[in-house]
Amino acid sequence: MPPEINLRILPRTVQQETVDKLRLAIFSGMFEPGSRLVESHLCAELGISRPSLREALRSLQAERLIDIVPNRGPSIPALTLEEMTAIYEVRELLELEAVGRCSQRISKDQLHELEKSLSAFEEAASSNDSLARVKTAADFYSIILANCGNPILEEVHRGLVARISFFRARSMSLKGRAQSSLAEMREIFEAIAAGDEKAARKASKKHIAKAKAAAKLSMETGT
Amino acid sequence: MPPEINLRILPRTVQQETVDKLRLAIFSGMFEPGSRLVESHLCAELGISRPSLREALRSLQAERLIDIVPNRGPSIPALTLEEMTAIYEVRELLELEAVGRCSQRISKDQLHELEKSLSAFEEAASSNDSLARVKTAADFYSIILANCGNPILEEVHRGLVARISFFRARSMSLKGRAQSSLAEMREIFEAIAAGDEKAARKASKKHIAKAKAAAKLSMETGT
DNA sequence: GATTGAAAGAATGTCAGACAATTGGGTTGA
DNA sequence: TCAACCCAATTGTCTGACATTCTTTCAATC
Repeated sequence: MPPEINLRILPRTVQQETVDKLRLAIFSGMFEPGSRLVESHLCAELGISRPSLREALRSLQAERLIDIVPNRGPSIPALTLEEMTAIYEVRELLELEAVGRCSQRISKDQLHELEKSLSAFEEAASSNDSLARVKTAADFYSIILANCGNPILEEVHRGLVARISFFRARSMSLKGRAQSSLAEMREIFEAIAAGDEKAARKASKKHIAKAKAAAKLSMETGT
Repeated sequence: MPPEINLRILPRTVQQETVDKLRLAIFSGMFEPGSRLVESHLCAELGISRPSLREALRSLQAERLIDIVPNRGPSIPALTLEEMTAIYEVRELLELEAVGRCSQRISKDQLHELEKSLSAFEEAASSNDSLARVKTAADFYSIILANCGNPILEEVHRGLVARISFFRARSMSLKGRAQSSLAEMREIFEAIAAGDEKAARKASKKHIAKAKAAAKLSMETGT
């Protein structure tokens, strides 16, 4: 069965672009957790009308990337430690499954892509470009999730990771954490390449545990 | 640490109510999968303006309860068998975890609530009110998920189940399926009451497998 | 001095109306 | 029969407006 190719060229709407822009801004830590997003300011900044902006904000609210309190408007959620822990727990559940499946079904071609993305992260980890680190690390996981054979698993995982992007970005800005991540990711890659499901899950579990600890630390120290 | 009680009374906005109404309408199968939702009609029906409606639609889109194709507008997703299967797989992953955790940590009080909801479902299963069946079954799971100790797990699970509500409603309308569900749910309850995590997970797995088969059947036959 | 109360300013929730762009379907013509 | 074309319906987006609700400031009171 050949993969279905969507020939329809979906016109991108202002609303979609707005959502993407805001999401990216949130990911890159442009807004402080807890800070409010004033609609009129965002409208001016993005050059769109308030109705359009509000549509975009509703999308982000449903993704849990922003809070909207009636009569107080949108703001960046300030995750509690409990919430963060809960997210990491579910992420682990999903990610172990995804990595395990991926190890059993990934194609040679995609495996090569995965290797390339690991190299890209390796380079970023040595550089000072912390945004590049976050991006390349995300690519690595994207490929794994895209090859787990379950698009829903992929989608839910992406949604969860998005919600903790703030702390991931912070911890990734520490060179030590990036280097440590690199070793863990390589271990995951090796296990996947060897088709060793058990090892892949184990390596992944270790990676998440460390990432969680790093995020927690960065949360507590506020660095 | 006492549980935080939110004293702030959140005013309900039109937008929230609109989302709730539409969500409920979708759950109860009021719209045929694939059918389009014309904005002007919905506005008239709901008695609200188009901007407000569109905000609500964006929320539902982000929840994956409706599709919105640019320039064609919103419509009810027609799930493919592959998507449904993928959803059930992830649901199983989450639900087994939730049931297992619940069996270890639920309080006597909540256990009693769970028993009550099981009784309510038992009554509904014998009646002809298929909507009541869906509702009471959902209550049963709500209690389990609320007692798994991880609100994110609960949230993600709810989102997934919402997306297959259409087929669940259809299969629940068959009295045979309801009775079978009852037996499976009782088994889950007994395992939880006994604090037997392994048995709880096993019973839950069986239940999901059957529910999935029923949903698949109802999808294929279109009944 | 601290607390309460009131008033002004800012921001949100919602609406009405409008217009260009796109889609889908039916009609015409070859 | 099939292709091109046109039109009604629908969506995407904007402007502008107004009532409601929050926030803050400032004064008055205890």
